[in-house]
Amino acid sequence: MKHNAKGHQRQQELYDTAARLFAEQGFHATSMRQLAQSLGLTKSSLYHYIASKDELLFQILDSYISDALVEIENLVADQSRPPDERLTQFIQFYARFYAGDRPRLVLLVNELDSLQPERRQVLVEKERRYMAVLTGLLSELKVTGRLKDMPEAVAAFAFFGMVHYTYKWFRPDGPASPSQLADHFLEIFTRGVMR
Amino acid sequence: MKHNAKGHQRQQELYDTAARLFAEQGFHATSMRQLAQSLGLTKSSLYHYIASKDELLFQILDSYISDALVEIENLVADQSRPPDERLTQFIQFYARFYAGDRPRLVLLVNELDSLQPERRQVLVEKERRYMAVLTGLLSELKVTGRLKDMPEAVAAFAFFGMVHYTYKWFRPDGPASPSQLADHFLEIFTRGVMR
DNA sequence: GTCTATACTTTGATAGAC
DNA sequence: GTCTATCAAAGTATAGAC
Repeated sequence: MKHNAKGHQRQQELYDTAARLFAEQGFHATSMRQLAQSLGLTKSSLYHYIASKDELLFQILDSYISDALVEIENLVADQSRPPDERLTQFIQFYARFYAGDRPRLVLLVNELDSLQPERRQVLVEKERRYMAVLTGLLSELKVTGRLKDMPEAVAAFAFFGMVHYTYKWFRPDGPASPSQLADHFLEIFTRGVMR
Repeated sequence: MKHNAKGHQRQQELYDTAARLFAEQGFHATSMRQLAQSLGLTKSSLYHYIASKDELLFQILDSYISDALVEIENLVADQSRPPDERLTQFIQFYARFYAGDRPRLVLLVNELDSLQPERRQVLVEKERRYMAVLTGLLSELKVTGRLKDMPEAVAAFAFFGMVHYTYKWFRPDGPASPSQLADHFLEIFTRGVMR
């Protein structure tokens, strides 16, 4: 038991360190040598824990995306609530989640294309499901006349753009919390910045 | 004259090809070997035209940013027009310009940190001026009470996020034109997607 | 201006001792 | 699980002939 727990801890430290380095310097610009050094290991010892650099990036991203996806699809599937309420919940959850872990957000936005095609495809498919959730909600709002006359895709990408871009400037432990940021984004996206 | 014109043309072709490859595959993932091949040259011949890979990326980005910056600062400095009118013009120009050249937008958003520190700093400073233009306009609107009670920086970054993220999904020669996209973004940013 | 040849560095990954 | 030693390949860049 102790052995397994330690093994898991070691693995988690590896993933966190890798995520941080890949995010700071870019996936291609970060060498396995450097990652090993940051962990106090040699390059060779690293390969005891991982199969390849590509697989490492995939594991980091997949666990990140998949956690939130399940929660979001459940949240939206609850048809007993009106669509604008579910939209509010989606926006707040999504903004809080993705603005809350900078290194992994950076990788999701910037380094998906660094993966080899087969692994990349798995994650692209999951991203597609995120998109489907939001455009689905917007479509529901359109039939009740609550959404303005614009393509749902444009609106959805505008929102994803706002949130995904936060890695450039937002600090989760800065003056504003991810929750407050989510509130601002909700307001901007649904009602705009002007009075 | 002919000699100079041809030289310039060759240089432009080099820049365009490099921008496209760097954007498609990433700066680090693109080798000079491959760039040379795409141009029908050898690696060595490439270095007749450029000083280094880093300098090449810098030239591409600097000419891109600088062109629009002058125009934007002029546009906004015209105090004879009310701030909301100038905001509209800024948003439309900015969205049209940056959604109009995908390869270079990709590089601006993704590869600024691939530059060596000194060159990077020059461009960061110019980006800061873009930011100053938009937050300046939002501040003007705030004193007249037309802007909602939120940090100007959050609003500004929300807008830049929308626009910069277009490289992920928007095609300038697709069904919607950059101009139409700009109109949608103006509406979303100022008034929101909900009726 | 373009080439061949090459110098030098760094990369991801493996073999095998301990 | 961690190491040393090593590999083949690919990286940027330069020298010098033509």
